[in-house]
Amino acid sequence: MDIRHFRYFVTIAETGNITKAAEKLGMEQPPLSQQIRRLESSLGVSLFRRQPRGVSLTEAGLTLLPHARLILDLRRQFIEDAHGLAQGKKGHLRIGLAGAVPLLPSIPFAIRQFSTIAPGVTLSLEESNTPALCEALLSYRMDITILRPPVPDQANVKVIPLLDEPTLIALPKGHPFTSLPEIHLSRLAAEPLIIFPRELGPGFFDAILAAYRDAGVTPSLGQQAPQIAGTIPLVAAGLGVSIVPQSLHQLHTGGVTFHRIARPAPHATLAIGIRTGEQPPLIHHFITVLQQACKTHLTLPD
Amino acid sequence: MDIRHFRYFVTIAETGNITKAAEKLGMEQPPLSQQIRRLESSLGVSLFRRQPRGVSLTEAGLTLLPHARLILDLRRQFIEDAHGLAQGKKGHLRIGLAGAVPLLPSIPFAIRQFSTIAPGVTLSLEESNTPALCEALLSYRMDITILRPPVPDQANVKVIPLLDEPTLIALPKGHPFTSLPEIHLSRLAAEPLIIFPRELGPGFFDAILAAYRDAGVTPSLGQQAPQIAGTIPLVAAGLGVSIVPQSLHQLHTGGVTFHRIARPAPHATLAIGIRTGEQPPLIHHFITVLQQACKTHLTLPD
DNA sequence: CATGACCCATATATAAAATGTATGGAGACA
DNA sequence: TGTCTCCATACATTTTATATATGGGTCATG
Repeated sequence: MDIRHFRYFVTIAETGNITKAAEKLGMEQPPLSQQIRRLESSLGVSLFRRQPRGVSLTEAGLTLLPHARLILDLRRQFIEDAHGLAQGKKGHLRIGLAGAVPLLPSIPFAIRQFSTIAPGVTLSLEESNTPALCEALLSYRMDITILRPPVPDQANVKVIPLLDEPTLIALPKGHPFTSLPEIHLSRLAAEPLIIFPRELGPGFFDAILAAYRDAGVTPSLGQQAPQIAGTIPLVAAGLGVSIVPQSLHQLHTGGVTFHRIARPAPHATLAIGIRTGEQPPLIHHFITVLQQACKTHLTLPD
Repeated sequence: MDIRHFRYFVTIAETGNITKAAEKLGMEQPPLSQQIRRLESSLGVSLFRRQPRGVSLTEAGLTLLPHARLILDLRRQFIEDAHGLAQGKKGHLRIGLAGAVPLLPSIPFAIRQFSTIAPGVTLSLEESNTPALCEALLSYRMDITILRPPVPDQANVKVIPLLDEPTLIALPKGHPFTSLPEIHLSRLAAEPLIIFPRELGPGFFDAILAAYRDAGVTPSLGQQAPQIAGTIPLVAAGLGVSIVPQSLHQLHTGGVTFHRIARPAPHATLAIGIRTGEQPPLIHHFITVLQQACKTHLTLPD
């Protein structure tokens, strides 16, 4: 009772003639007769009446025929689905985004574009911190991530640089520097720096501290924010200043002003993270769209 | 891409372990590995990730798994349906009934009983005349018939006697004999006999004429009725008398009275007609129910 | 009524494919 | 580091499907 038997059954039913069916199937008549006979005996029911001028369906055959057609159709669809999956036209992609990444316009743009190009692909998005993203990636709870390098497990996560985003200083409204469009970090030495826990994004964290160091000062660390975007309300509350990716200026939170940073300024580096040694077409496809979007749809400075 | 491959795929997915899946499938591990590998390459997509402690589904595998399960379920159902058909528990039966047969209580009783016993079987009923029934039977438009023997094509239609139904005389209301419970045919010699065309039921037709002959008279043939039950309105209209199967007394047509016939009296013989050399369980089953019903559920004389 | 055409069934031979056996290799765990 | 687990590979074997050759039965045709 194989797929083959279903095909034989349906073809014979359609031609009403074993000899012609065999020809249509690209085989000889005797094996086809034999297979159908075997099928009938295994089912315990006659599907065809052997008549002098051919064969005709029995009542049982007539009843079972649509069922057999259905199974053949489903099999065909299964194979087509598999090919679609193989080519990255169908499937599901679990995307992990590092903190504040959704605020960078290129990212939602790329995602919208991808779902237009590959309508058969469903996407799920999740925002988390870089180390958690890596872990989710390695335990196959995610398929692709946009994270802030470096990553803890260099060996198992392949990191593909995506873009370097400038950063801005966030000052509470009414701060003496509010009128300055560009500020040197050295002038912020006295201000408590609101920053996220280093574990949530060691790369960006270290980049900020390194810029301070290059500017010749050491920041005084103020209150810890629960995440990158979480620094803004704390700044607004007057608890200090913070350094954030440029895209956060979109958050029109009252009580905060954003200012360019004079060199040396940190960058918020974003990269694509995938499992090493694995790059299905679906993922490859998504990466291409992402890179293209970041190239053409550049974030303009304020 | 066989049914087998679907089963392999699903079993491995369920155990997460090729070795254990092979055991479950009653085969060795290497061929199973090989078959899955072959399946994957024919689909052009990886279904499993090979890991040190077993295998796990890829995204594509996860997507395709329910589809594979569905196909396996449908195949199982197909086989079960076939077995049901083989045992006469499922299917469809096209039943042909000779004229006025539905009026014989045993017949609807048997049909109701059968549909209770075999709920998986759908029935279709059609009323026609005996020669037409035989033709429909032989051209596979009917599966079983209840007809009035003899049949034209003795060779290809197997006739199984079912019952002999007594006949009644139908008189128009107000006829001089209305008060007699039993009438001898010789007394009807003068009355025009309303009868159906001989082609529609030669057996019953000849039985009626033979009874007249045995009674020593020759009937004068009156108007022809379009069918057996169709004689009644004509009798009611006063155009003559007629001889009908006993069951027709159920037709409480005003204007007609029914009377027993003194010997010699014709009988309305009914028989089951099926194709010779063919007796699927479904048909056999129905015949059994029919015979049982006719035996126990005898039509009582008026 | 005989002959040829058509179609399905059977028998045997051949080719293909799946399975079994034996073995190797890679990673996990102690 | 050694052992265990589990999958992959190589080769032998068996099963299975298919091809070839042939026979029987029915229908149409001369």
